[in-house]
Amino acid sequence: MKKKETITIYDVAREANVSMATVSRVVNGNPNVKPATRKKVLEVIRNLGYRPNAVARGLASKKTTTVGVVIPDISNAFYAEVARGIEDIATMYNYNIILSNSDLRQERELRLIETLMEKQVDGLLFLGGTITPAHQEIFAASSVPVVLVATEDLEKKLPFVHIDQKEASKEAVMVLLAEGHKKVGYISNPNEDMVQGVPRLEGYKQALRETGMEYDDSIVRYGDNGYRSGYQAMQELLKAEPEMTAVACASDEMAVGALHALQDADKKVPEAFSVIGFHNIPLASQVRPLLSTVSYPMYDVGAVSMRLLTKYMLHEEIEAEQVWLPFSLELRNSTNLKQWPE
Amino acid sequence: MKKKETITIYDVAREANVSMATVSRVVNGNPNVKPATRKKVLEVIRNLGYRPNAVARGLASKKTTTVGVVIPDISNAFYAEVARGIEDIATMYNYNIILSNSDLRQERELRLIETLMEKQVDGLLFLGGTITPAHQEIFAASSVPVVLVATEDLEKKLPFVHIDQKEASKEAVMVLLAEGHKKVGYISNPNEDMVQGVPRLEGYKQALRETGMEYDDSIVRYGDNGYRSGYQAMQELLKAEPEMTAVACASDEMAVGALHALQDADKKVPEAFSVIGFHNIPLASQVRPLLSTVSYPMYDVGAVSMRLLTKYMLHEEIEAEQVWLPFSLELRNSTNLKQWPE
DNA sequence: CTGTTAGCGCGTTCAC
DNA sequence: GTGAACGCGCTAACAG
Repeated sequence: MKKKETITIYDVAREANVSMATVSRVVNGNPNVKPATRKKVLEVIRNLGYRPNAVARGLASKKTTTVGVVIPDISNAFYAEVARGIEDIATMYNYNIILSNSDLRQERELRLIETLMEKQVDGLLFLGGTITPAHQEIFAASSVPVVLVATEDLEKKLPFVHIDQKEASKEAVMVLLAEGHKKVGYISNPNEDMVQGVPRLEGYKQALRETGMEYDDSIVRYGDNGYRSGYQAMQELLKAEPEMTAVACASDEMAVGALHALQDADKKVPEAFSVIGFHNIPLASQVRPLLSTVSYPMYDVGAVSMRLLTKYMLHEEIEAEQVWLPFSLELRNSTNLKQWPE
Repeated sequence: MKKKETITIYDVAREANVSMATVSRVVNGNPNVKPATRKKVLEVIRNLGYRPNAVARGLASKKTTTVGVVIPDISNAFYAEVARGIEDIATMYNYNIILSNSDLRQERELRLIETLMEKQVDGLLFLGGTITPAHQEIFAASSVPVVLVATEDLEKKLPFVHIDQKEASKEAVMVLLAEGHKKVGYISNPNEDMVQGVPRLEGYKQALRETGMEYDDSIVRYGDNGYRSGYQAMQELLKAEPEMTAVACASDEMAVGALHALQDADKKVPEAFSVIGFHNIPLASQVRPLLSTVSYPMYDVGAVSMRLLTKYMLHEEIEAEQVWLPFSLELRNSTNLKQWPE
């Protein structure tokens, strides 16, 4: 690779017979420049192939137009879609994104946040994990705005964008109950997951309660959100309760795994067994039968989070520091009910 | 958010009764510091909660430990997995990643590259698109190393990491041919796609040729790599050639779309019809029947690219500027052949 | 409308 | 081992 000598704002100034300040002005679109000199400067810039150094600019202005994004796993369909929403809005507001995977490991999360702060990001988007006191502390010590994406802190102190998971989960289970199933199993997220797992399981319990049914933990299993775990959980559930005729799952991958376990056990879906998932990732509409699921506005959660962050960074007025986005039910072919009964 | 007054290297120096130079040395692990003063400095750093400013450091050292990644679409399963490989290795070498989506639009690609250069990334990873003369030019003018990921420039001038797609495609089609199918359709990538589409289609043609069969473009369709387009293409193919009994697809999504079109047309897969895909994304093993496909080492392509880039950035010795990674055939249940016949 | 002048926070010689 | 001083490239008052 060649070793281009870097040409600076000073070179442009000299060549154009103006001061650095003037060059800086035209580069930054400051209107206080006579059209003639602006034209001249622009020309020199083109000729010299001048390209402003964002690092120097960042040091001088204390703004990097870069935001940090801590994400559990970019290769996960759910997070990838959220990330897309983030990036699109970031681009719209002229920000770039530093993306890093945490795998939900707290120690990594904290280190990443630290690194991003050192890089002087103008703001931070934190996706996924549980917010511990350690997180609180580092966020509080931070001089830049932070928005939680698809998660919340339990005390609801920090800004966040999310859906009401308990309610969403409850409605999904309600669909199954409305179909008249008497034994409805549940395949949960990992049980140490306070943010996703607990509220969704709670929604399941509440649906049962409201329908006058008993919660029975012998027909609940905990998966790791992946396909395989859904498959296995379903096999166990079938063994544990042969009378079962429906299952709600806390992720679409697990739901599809369950679907296949049922097919392998010669249970027809949805004729003999109903299945409902959570998230509505593309997979849900790429299997047969098409999976009924809770439609989680993944892209929007990302987009709205990023937009909220820009408001903080640009000191715009904030109407709501914490936003609950609506979700909906996508009733397809793994359930019988096709419309929500009001 | 609070307005923490930034504490700098100077503050640490004053507080520890040493010079800035010394603080800089301990922060950067320079051995030329007496253990006692090192200890002292470290202590002050902790007390003050000093956090080095990477922007200032970048300006002074002309290194940002950040690399730019231009990617077509992070919400696409294939690219997301490649990105994960990139990020993991980047982390390992202490680099951060600025990620931006190009949607394969050339104008956006060029602008992104420009922006990343301005941000003084230490290196650039370019995924996906076709390398035009405009790309060549901007890369050539760049002062930082560039590695092409999962693509190549036609003149093979730039470093890249990829697989031999023509060969991979040929082998996939060979599987179908070896099963004895006489009419093997093909669902291609968009036909303007020089990097993916053309070589894979070429592989299809070559397989036919080597088997003494005629290429017939009436049984070839062009999709957009998505599920829907695969579904539609398959329907058209069935209409165009009712005798068809097998189809090769240039992406797994399209293959699964085809699979479902076949099921909807009452064609049993693999008994009456064989289907093979390309990439081996998770979806391929989350549908029934399990999809046979070309296993593309997505994660590895990302990881190896990033590793290669670090070699350039760190001025390590480069054994190969262009690396072809091996691929393999993942023969599952959408084809009958379970082993490659040698 | 334009130029001068300070820094921004840190790495890096070069002396001591 | 340690410190003083310069400079990285640019923005931001402030003057004029």
